[in-house]
Amino acid sequence: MRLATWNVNSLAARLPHVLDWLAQQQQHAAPIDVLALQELKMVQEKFPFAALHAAGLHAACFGQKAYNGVALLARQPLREVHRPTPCAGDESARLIAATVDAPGGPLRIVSAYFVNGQAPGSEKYAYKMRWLEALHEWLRAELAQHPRLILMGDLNIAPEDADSHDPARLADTICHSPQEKAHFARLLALGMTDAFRLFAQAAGSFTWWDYRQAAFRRNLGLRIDHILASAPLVPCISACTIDRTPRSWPRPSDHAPMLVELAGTG
DNA sequence: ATGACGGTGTGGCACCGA
Repeated sequence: MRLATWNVNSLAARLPHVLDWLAQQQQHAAPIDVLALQELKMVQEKFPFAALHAAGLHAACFGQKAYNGVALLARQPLREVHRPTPCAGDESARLIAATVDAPGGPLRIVSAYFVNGQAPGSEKYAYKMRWLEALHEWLRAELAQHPRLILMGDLNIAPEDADSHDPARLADTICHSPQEKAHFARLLALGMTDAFRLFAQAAGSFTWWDYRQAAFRRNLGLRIDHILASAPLVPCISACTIDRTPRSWPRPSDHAPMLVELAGTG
């Protein structure tokens, strides 16, 4: 079973890339069973259900005008779809959860778009801290109900030095600050595992590159998209990779998709 | 220090991302 996550930076702009990438995976590797999308930047009324259905995909969307927006695409039906907004007074579309059937039993999947936070000390950063706190409590409860859980998406945190192209210079900037890293660690302390770090990975493995300054060509990136798996699933994880190829296509998203493979009972 | 690129909105630019 193969799962993937991708911040598409507008699904209206990127639907051809999503369909092309899924077709390419199916042809040259194996089908993607579940794809989590972030930054749809569209309301549900504009979500391309028909095009996705024609590609053989079920879909569930939590849309919003202009910003945010998350979705789950799946070969099999999505059950128990929830659109949580755990941060009080904040209705932004950043989380969608659903259950899919898998060989070892039902799998709870969460597509997540964490708050960016702009810069430490800013009002948006304070909002990021509040939102992360609320997410932590929501995930604790979700795990209690769904022990076999994968949370994947754009978490906007580079948890370790190896996840940044310049960790020393950027140490106190957004995605790098100690408080953000502490929040990431608290998610792992709930019993989640960073699937990417289960395996040896090349230095300079990133999921996001700024559009400016030829950052992709120079590999000036960050690993801020993540796939976190609950403990019962960890023995099933057979691979976790980043596919940089769509980042090199014309008019790309600034993020690349990340994939995980579950083997055997997974 | 700033802005650079690319997306959205009801625009003539501003705001946002990370």
